[in-house]
Amino acid sequence: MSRKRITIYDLAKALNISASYVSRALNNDPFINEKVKEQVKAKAEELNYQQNANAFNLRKGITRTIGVVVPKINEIFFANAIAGIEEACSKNNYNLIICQSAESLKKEIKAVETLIQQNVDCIIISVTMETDSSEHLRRVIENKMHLIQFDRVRNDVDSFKVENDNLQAAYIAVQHLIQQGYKKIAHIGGPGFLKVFNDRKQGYMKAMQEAGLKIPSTYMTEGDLTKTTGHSAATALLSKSNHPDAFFCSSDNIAFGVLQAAAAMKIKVPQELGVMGFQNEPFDELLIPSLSSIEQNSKELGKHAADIYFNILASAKTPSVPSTEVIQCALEERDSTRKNVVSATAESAVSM
Amino acid sequence: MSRKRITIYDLAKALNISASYVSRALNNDPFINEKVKEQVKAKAEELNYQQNANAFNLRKGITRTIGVVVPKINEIFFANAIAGIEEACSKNNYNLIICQSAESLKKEIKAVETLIQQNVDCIIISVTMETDSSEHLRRVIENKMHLIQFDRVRNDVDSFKVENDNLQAAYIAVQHLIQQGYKKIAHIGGPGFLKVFNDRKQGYMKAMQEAGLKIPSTYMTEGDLTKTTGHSAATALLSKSNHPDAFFCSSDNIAFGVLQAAAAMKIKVPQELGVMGFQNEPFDELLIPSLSSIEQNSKELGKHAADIYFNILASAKTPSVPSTEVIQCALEERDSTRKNVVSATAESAVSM
DNA sequence: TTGTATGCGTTATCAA
DNA sequence: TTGATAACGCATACAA
Repeated sequence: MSRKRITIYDLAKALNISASYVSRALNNDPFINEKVKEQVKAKAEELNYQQNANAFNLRKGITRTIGVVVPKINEIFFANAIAGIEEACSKNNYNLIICQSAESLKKEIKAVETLIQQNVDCIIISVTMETDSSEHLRRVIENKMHLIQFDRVRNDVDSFKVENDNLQAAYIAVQHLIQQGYKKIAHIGGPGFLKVFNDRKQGYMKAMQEAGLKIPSTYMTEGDLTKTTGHSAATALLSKSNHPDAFFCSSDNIAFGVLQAAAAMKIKVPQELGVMGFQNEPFDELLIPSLSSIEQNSKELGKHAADIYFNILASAKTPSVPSTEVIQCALEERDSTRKNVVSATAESAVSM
Repeated sequence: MSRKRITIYDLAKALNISASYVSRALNNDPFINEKVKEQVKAKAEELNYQQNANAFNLRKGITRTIGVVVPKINEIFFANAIAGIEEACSKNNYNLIICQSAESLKKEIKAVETLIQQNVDCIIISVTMETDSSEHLRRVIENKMHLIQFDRVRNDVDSFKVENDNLQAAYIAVQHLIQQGYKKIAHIGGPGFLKVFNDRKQGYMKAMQEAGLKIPSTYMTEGDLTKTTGHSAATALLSKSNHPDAFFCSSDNIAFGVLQAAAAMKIKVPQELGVMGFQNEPFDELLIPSLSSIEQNSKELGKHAADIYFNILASAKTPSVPSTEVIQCALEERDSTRKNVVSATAESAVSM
């Protein structure tokens, strides 16, 4: 059962033509006899010929490898994004090197250096929260490699970018709350120095403004994305006289905290309080009331990022100008914002 | 800034020795001048020499690539396992090809075929729920490739295997419930035709038996791993006269369903009912009461699986005999099983 | 249209 | 100890 892979020489011998001609036939060289081409392809199929990637790459001086740098691979948002990248890569016969920065700028720089040394053809990256410099990203471009940023991007680097339309997503989310009849909507956001969270805030404000709704200064808070943040922010706001009748949160964990605070204060969701999260975590639909949220389509996001590279590759002639592409989010309407439809399940809200 | 990578020829020229000698020096050939070796290594460092993987692999006739086949990459258990595999690979300078079978045997077979064709050095796989044949796995071995199964394994294939000790984990879980003072413990399990779930059932039975506790026939049910399964099973059992005072569930989703059923029936957890899950999902600690569960250490599991291959590689001489390695699970004790310690948070149980 | 020869960067074989 | 050279499988410049 010893395994000897078929090469173009084997094909050549079997067909009584030269190896180089086989190579050309396989690569659809235009100056080639159509009939021979078909014969070659048929034979290749028959003998189960598989191109030797190492020889090909060595010859071409490329690696057919994409490097990915993300904060954490086992966070659902990034896991999905990687699933998308992976899909595009395997379709194009590309390899993947995955690096985790663990939210550390130092590790991120090291990962990028490694990938440069490994001579990957392209680097797809989502920077850490503490990335406040772009030196290492610029080095990628200086090395004639393709750089594609996604989700958390730095704008002081002239690269392709793929982002969610966070502003629009927030806008739609808040609009939904307004349509449901909520009027005093508060926002609990993420760290403001990150663009994604700032955009969500902007979307929130835009929707409120357009609807002619006031935003008391206390209605906009900021914090990390934890349940604790949501719990304490909601508890504080809900105990005031002019308390909100809905919360738009920048993460599902925050929203979860809000739900708990509401339950503790015997405030009924969604009847007396609407709660909207962000991220569409798997646990959203497990909660009662189930949590309305924003699906970020992160798999699409990853797939799209990788496809940008493959498109560049396909149209190698036209020197592509870095653009920013946008992946739309989608509203996942669930019970926590259904003010109008008081469902049976929602009645048993204060359970679990 | 054009990038020309340093080769061993550059090193040779810089040091006035031959390229082949450089190669040997870099590879720690024993018949080599120690001083020269050091010089070469120093120069390599200085010039930032990086071995060309394609040339190396082409010459060696290997790919330095491991193929991974899992049902779903964006399921936390597998995402973690892949994170572990990835870690081991990048440490050993190996590439990774990730394939998803999407729980379809047909896709799994196709993925394996692809990986065989790609000539990967090793395949690490966790089979789908519907994999009832091992032909394709045997083909891997026939092709002189290394096969390593993890988590869901098929025993009719003579390969290395890495598994959780599901029996022991279940045993510990149930023992914990017993220690807490629960006596009438029921088990809601997963599909019995899968070994992992059968093992958990065995562990449950062993613990009960050792403690001299009876298991009424109604106390053992089976189903898929969803919340619905848990909800309906618990509702049915809890409304009977001889109802259980604890549930050991084969998944956290099942346990979640049990918690909800209990809340709906105004049964207090953990005071009147203990609930133990399995999988240690991220949402466990978000619940109130937080859900006790079993951590499967899936990242370790993946890392270990990959390391098996690298160990084989290191000790190439001794033809390694396939073994089965075991990764222990860990009990994550939380509020849902703290019968003795009625904490303040647990008091507000029926919230969320 | 087709074939021959060369080189991509390594390692391994042979010779010195 | 060292060096020259072939070979891994492929794509391509050059010849025919």
